[in-house]
Amino acid sequence: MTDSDQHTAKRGARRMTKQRAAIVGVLSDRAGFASAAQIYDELRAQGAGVGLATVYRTLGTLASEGQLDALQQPGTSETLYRVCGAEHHHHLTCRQCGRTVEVQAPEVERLASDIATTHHFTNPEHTLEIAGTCATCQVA
Amino acid sequence: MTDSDQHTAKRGARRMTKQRAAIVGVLSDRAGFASAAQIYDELRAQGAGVGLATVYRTLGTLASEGQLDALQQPGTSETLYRVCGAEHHHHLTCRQCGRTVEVQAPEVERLASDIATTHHFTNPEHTLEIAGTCATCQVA
DNA sequence: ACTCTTAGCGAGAATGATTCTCATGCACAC
DNA sequence: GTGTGCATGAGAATCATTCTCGCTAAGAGT
Repeated sequence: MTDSDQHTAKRGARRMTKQRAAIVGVLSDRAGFASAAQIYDELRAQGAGVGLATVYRTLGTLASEGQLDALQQPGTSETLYRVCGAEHHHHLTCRQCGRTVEVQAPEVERLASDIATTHHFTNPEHTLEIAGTCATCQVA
Repeated sequence: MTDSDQHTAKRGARRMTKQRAAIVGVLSDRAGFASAAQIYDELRAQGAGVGLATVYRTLGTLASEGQLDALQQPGTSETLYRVCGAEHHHHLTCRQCGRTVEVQAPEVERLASDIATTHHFTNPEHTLEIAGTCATCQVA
């Protein structure tokens, strides 16, 4: 389910609608994470008539396609989304202001894999989230 | 179970009610994780008249006291709880059957700390979740 | 360009988990 | 035994997210 033949319209092909473009646009503009509700509000503010259901639907689709990064801030009940390269990475988030930094940690990849193997688990996937207080918030 | 000396009642102390004991009991019995709803059902089945609100309240309290371990299985919307030593650890979970193994990974501790420091974040905390397919489920 | 098929949309209802309200109850100190 | 106040419980309230279903429009085929 990849790449090369995007034009060769196959059965379940994705259509590029203005709504989808608008959602991606909003996400691209704001560098940080945004919740479905925030995106929805933003779109309304822009005058784009996009339904909430569509926002959720699209966000879900894009996330499963790997074009978005979805994460749940612990303590919150809502899911946050952010545009990101499809590359695997982890997050370092500030507890106070929510600022997020994407970090690569090759060691973790290997480690997670080793742990899985040790316990006879195959096809491992992992998530690492780090929270702390960023430099700016330490001063304040 | 590990009941130490709770008799030293300090101010604002937690009271040991039969409800709380029942909830901890249910959690201790089942080795794995349980959702609030499952615990609630279990308690009803045992004839204990415990309210759902109480289950949530107690679970939340215990989790923040570090007596329980709370985690959200990705893909699910409910939070799962499990008794655990207050020691920091990570989870390796089977995607099929949900079986969970607690793992220690000292390297991750250091790594997470390093990453935080590099980005000038202080007081770091982290979570590592690994998912895979366990030996049993690979056969099936 | 015109048409046809169907993925995608929108509004609101539905769902599911968790939290809140508040009158009553019970654990614990004295 | 008695008093005080945290804990409880039933149900309502909230919140995020998903579903329903008739309608719209993207893109392939002609």
